[in-house]
Amino acid sequence: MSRTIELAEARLAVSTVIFAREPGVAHGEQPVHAEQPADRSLWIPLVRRLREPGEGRWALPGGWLGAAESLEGAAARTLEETTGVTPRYLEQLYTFGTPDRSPDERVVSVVYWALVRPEETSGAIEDPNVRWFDADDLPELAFDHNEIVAYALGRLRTKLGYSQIAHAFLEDSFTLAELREVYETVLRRPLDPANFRRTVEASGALVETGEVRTGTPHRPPKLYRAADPAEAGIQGAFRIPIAPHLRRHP
Amino acid sequence: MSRTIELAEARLAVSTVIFAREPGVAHGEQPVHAEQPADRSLWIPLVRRLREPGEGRWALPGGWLGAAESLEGAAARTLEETTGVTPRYLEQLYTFGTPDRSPDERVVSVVYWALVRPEETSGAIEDPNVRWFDADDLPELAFDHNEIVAYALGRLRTKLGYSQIAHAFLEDSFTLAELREVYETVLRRPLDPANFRRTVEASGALVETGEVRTGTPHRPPKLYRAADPAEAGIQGAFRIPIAPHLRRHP
DNA sequence: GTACTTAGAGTCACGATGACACGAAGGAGG
DNA sequence: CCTCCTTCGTGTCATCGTGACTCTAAGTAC
Repeated sequence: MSRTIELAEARLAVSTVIFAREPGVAHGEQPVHAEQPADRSLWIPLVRRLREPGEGRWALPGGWLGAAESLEGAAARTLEETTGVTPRYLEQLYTFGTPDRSPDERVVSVVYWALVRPEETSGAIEDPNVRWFDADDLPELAFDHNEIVAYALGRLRTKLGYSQIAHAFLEDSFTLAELREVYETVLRRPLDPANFRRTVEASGALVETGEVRTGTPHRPPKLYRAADPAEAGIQGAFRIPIAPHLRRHP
Repeated sequence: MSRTIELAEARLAVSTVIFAREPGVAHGEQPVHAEQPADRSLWIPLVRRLREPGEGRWALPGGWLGAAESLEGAAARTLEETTGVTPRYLEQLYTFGTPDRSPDERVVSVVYWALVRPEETSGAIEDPNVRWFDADDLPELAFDHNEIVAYALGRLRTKLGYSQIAHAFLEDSFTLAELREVYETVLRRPLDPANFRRTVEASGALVETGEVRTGTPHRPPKLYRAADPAEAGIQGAFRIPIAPHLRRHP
């Protein structure tokens, strides 16, 4: 029962997969409405590795765990240091610890995933070694980071369907069309505006601000904000199926 | 951007929350059918700590990560060494790394959760320092292990609703009543046998073995086995709501 | 045989949701 | 000012999933 096991001398790293919607074409304070919403895709920032192993390759932002900080604190810190963005949503994703995932020494990586608003990305660090990529069209990354991003993408798409994290992509107040566009971008399928409205309104997850967005060339849409989670309560759950047509009969 | 951070000298531990259904009253090779199915509850094995910190307290089975093994391998090994059971299902749960969760040194714990069949628990280690507890009625455990078990319980209940993990509690072939009893035990609510049958059969997640279970005092039920996941495909998904009455209107 | 229990099929009502129609409310251009 | 265009927002209809319930089938116990 008690063989002698040589203990692992592992270093603890923390990395984060950061998601944002691709910012609109022209960048202004007011959203540009001429754009094609469904064409915007998911973006993630990557940093170029300046040292071996994997020098020159793109990798997830991250760093080593500090002595006095929590795992989540380390994720928030390294994320801010390398990319300059502050996440509105940060959650642990998975811990990767296969013995051979880094060539020289053993590294166990606790990976987080984060959602940021596209506006924040404009204030991000301008650096040739930091670049935003389309999450569905990545180059070959360092280590096992391609697998990690794929896993994070699946989690994002799944969780969007049964939680309120879509708000983390948006400003405090937003229109239903903007919220729907977030779902369309992440789920990569169009949603019926009328049915989307009905589902979301029935959930009680949103409250009207009483204001409308002006300056549009058409009928001014009402603005909403996320309801207080306590206020939304049990009712705050609604489901936007990821791919309903896959459930059809064969 | 680059403050100097003192790196953490953390030890990497792996622990596992093991779930099984409480075995039937009389222990025989053939299941005893006189029992009250809904009365059976979820059991988890805990080990008594023989050293400080937390000496004397009950804790999750676990140990240190070995140099050559994967995280999942370490979970399976330490689980087998301490409790003697071999899991049919093993999945990473969460990584806990708050700086103060262990008093003396910093410990980061990668926690897994496992499902085992009750039959396997009878071949488990007989040891006064290993005891099975009702998952909903635990004593005060060492470290933050109470929180960890609570988190694992939530994950089990959620995941049971949209996946096929219930099979991991059962033999290779089983009746629909046995499968339903697993759901009833985990979700802690009775399910309508007719509706349960309809939902599960429509999902294509099960196939009939062509045999029936004999020796019951009543009509012999058909035996089923889990469909090949590839065979079940997309159709293999069905939902058993955790608590449908919570979704009712206020 | 009769009584009893569980297995398994069938029926009904209601709510959720996809598809779609249509009026409402603004700006653009004449 | 008037017409046309676009999106916003409301409403309707059909279908499907699901909870509640009924009824027959098939065995054992007495």
